[in-house]
Amino acid sequence: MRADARRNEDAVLEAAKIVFARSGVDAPVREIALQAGVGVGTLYRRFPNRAELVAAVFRREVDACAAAAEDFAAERAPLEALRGWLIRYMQFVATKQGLASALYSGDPAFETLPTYFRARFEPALQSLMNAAAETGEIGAGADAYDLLRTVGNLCMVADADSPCRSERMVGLLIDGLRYRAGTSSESERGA
Amino acid sequence: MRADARRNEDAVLEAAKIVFARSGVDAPVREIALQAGVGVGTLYRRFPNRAELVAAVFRREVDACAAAAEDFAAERAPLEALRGWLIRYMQFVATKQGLASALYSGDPAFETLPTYFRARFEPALQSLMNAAAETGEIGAGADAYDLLRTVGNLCMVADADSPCRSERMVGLLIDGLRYRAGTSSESERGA
Amino acid sequence: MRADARRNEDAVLEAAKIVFARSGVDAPVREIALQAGVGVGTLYRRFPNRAELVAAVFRREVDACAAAAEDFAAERAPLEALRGWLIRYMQFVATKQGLASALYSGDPAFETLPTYFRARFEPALQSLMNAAAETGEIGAGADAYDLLRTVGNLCMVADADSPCRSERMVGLLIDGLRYRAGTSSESERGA
Amino acid sequence: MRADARRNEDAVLEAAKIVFARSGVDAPVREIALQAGVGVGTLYRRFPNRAELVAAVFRREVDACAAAAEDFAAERAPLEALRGWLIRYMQFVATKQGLASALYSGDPAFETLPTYFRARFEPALQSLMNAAAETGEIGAGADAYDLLRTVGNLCMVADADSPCRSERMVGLLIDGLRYRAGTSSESERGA
DNA sequence: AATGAATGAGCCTTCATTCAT
DNA sequence: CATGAATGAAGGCTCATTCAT
Repeated sequence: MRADARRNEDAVLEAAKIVFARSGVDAPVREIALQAGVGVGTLYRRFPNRAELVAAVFRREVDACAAAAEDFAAERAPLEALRGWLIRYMQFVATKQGLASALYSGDPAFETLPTYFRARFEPALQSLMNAAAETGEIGAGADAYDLLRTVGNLCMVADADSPCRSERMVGLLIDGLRYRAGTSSESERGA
Repeated sequence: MRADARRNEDAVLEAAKIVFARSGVDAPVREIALQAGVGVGTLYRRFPNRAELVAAVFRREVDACAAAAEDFAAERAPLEALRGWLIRYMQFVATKQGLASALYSGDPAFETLPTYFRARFEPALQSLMNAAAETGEIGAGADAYDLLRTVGNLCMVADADSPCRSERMVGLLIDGLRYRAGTSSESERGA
Repeated sequence: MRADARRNEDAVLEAAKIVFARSGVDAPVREIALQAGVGVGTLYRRFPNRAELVAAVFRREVDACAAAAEDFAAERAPLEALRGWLIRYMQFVATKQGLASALYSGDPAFETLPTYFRARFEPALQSLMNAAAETGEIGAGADAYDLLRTVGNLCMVADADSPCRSERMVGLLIDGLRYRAGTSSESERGA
Repeated sequence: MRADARRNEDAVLEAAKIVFARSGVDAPVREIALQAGVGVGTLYRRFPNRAELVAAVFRREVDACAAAAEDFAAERAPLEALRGWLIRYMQFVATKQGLASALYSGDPAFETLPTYFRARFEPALQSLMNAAAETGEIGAGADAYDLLRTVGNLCMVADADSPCRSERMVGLLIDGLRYRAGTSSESERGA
């Protein structure tokens, strides 16, 4: 791929990220092309349909977020690294408003996204959790993917298809309340 | 209001609920009218713009969900009533995908919705929590509205404006993990 | 016709006149019904289509304007009566903006209107002109209908079909200019 | 601007002129696009709203009509050139039926039109009048703009705001009649 | 290869007209 | 008879997508 072509593709992805966040994933293609400083034809050349563009933006942001896990691990103590990254992850999820419905629309461009998501995020989070478990700060039993889904699904989509997950999420929250009934927590109250 | 008019209004609201859930709040008006078995004109007569319709559907579902709290309280033990209703509430929130952005779009039709939401849900949940706190099953300190927001915001909107809330939410989840480190929970594991 | 029916018909005609003046002859039927304080059904009962209503309003206003000629004749000197009524007539024509195109649309409801127009206005104006000609204030040769058309057509419609009439109208104006070249007019200058 | 774009713009303006004359300025956009042989999108691209299109057509016809003044001046004797152009001008005005109300609708697209109108027509007519005044065929005192308004306003709009103008217009007509009372005109009679 | 002009399908909305109440 | 609720055709407008330049 030629240098200018690569530059254009980058510009389009960056523009799409901004526009999707500003106007949603249904934003006019023109707006994205304008933001990227290219013609719509150029955009279509690289991303023949909206789903491909959406998927590409998604992957790019997944990469960025997953990469941040190592930074946190290097710069903070285990529990704080975990907490920090989860917040970073929530920010990632937060920008995905409206993507959830697209994701489950059955478009083939989105088919590989869940796998991609898991392949990147699960090891990143698991590694943070392992570090925290080794110091005894957290229990060892929890599953990284389950936590990703717990936080992520809460934000992205209500899993109408798996009510038992909802129950488990609520179970956790209620456990928090119950345990606080018998403990004087040193963590911040609220929620 | 004439009998047939009332019937049509009901049909439209029911249809809108279904269509919004199926195709999002941006679904074509025609689709809603078709689902309701009325002409588009009828729909426009009652709901001059989409926002009014969306708001009406929202209120209707809030009413239904809030009303369910009493049923749970009557039929279950306090903690189970609380758990049950929170799940019911999550289902309500679950269908609100895509509404969040609309809600904060500044449309005047949505202005009163947050107040309406709180006025209905807060007493309903508080009453369930009080009952559970009286039996000692949960701590007494937690705030009903905060819990509503915790669960609801997680699903409905990424609170860009209050990152501290996100942190508190994560704090709760991590507390859950931390406490489980020192306890042998009788509740279901996971999450 | 029952008294209330007559009252309704009057109300509709008066309302239509107001609304046509305010919003043009294409104004929504609803607006007229609202202004008249009746339901649209009532309006349709009396005037099955818009053209009939327009024609009825037209006739009513023709009647009112023609009747004014006698008042002017009774209250003013001949030339001033003529001048006064022509101005009144222009006001009548002035509210007919947009009617012209309707009038020549070929709708059967409008077919009799030109005849009606002439039958009412020509004698009225002729009588005023005769009175002024008898005092020698104006020449005797001019034709009342021609003058009606001159003023009226100028306002209402450009007679694409009779360019010679346009030429004659221009002829008059130019005559006015030419004659003023050789006369010192005591009338107001300008135009 | 690309060659095809310019060609399309021309086609649209020409089509709009025809359709406006045939069906009024409220004619369906589709009809204009069809007449022009372009898609509606093309039309909207150049003229984002109807007013802009109407204004553009208006300017185009003003230009054409003003340009005709020079032709008349070159090919005819002064008085005949004046007469000829006034008739041409009336034809211009004649096609403006229904534009008057639009013109005074307050739409910003029309704001500059009166100025444009005057800047083009006043010098054109003044020059014709000067030539005719120099040969003594017409008086020198009359104002070109006033004459434009007299002829134009008669056709285009009922000057509800300036009844004195109406009176002056009627004054001219009556003057014409009065003067004919004492003169044996060599011009065609009538009107 | 890049551009953006052209296209037209499709959605929103209004409103004339009908007809149940 | 009066009313105004319901209908749906029709027109405005946007924007995804194609393709000439």
